[in-house]
Amino acid sequence: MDNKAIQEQRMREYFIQATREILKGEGLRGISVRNIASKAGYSYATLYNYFKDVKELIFECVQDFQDECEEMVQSEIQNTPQGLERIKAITMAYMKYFIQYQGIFELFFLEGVVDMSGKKPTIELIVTFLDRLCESDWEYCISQNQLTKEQAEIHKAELRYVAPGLLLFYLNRKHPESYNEFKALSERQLNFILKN
Amino acid sequence: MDNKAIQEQRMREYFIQATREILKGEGLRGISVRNIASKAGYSYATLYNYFKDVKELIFECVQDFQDECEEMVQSEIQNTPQGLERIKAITMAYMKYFIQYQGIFELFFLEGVVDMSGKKPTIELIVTFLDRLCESDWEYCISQNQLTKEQAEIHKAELRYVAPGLLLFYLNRKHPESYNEFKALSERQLNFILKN
DNA sequence: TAATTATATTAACACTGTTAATTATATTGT
DNA sequence: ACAATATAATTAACAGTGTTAATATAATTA
Repeated sequence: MDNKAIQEQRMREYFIQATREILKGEGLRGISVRNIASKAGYSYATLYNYFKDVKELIFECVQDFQDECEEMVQSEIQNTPQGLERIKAITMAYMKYFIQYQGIFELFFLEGVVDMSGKKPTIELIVTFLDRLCESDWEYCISQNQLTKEQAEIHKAELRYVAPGLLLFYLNRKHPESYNEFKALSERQLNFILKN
Repeated sequence: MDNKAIQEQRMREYFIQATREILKGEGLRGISVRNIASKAGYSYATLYNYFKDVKELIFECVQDFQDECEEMVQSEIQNTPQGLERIKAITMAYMKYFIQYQGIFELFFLEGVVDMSGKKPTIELIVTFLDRLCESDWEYCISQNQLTKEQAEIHKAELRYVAPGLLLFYLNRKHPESYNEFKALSERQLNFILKN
């Protein structure tokens, strides 16, 4: 009954933890059912007693990685003044996290989902992540009459799509070639978006 | 000698043609070495006499798909006046093409490349594609003093990253849910970018 | 026509995710 | 405490994947 639920959650956690480690290390390409199970200390078939398939398992990691990313963002924007400047800093730190852990970028944005059943909340988590990170600052801008609600909505969306776009080209197509170029390019584009 | 080169190119074309058909139909998920070879009328191992691996083969299709996409774009912007408005129309048609052929979007932007050796020109083709589609219109805007060269560069980049970003969320994360919403959202964002 | 070269094919390897059958463990009733 | 039952973990198997080596077939040359 309750014991069973506790034990089941513990087992799930073993597999999730193993998956997290692989994703942070070798990335999505390093993931395999046998790989995960071995790291968790169980046979590969045991995994299917706790997850319906391997995709359900890896999407379980999203929340944890978002927490970790948010931590990194917070530590990087310590002394940045509220408002547009901080939105820029948050977005830069957000992208920096995914560059550090390319596998997590792949999980968040590239990994395909065939049947969305049950994964909708996780997808929503991913889609709204940057919005949530910047939420208080957008509200600040609106309260200071720097932006109308409608303008803020457009700016918000612009960041939401530009950031993964930039990451997609840099991580997946090596364009631009160096991190410094990427950083300069990103700052240029963010300045453009937030200047209006 | 020369005959040999002709025959070799013919063989390559058989495999490329088969790959194109699969990509347009079932998409990237339908691709497999045995699948391609069967469609081409050869055994799977024969493929390796003409391509070093399957990734080299599928990247050979990029140029053809770009030609096809450009054709579709041209036919959709017939009566659109030169300049910013046409840039918007081109970008919308560009996105429409990838929505029609999701597998080609995956090939262009999502498909991973481990060793870039030899694929650099293809990657460059992909990265600069939208820029090239809009090139004459950007030049028109500059010649009309609507934009400086530097401003045009920023706008160009903005489109370059926003379009795949929008497609990534829509095709890979079903966000927004309907095509009409996607279209409205895209137009909103494109208007924002090109209004400044 | 015979020997040689080039090309295509099959067999095999090491993987992948997933399911069914089997074994081991834990829980229950007596 | 022991036997019967339910639960959970394991191995075996299946149908795939990309790729390479060995083999068979076709074409070319002497």
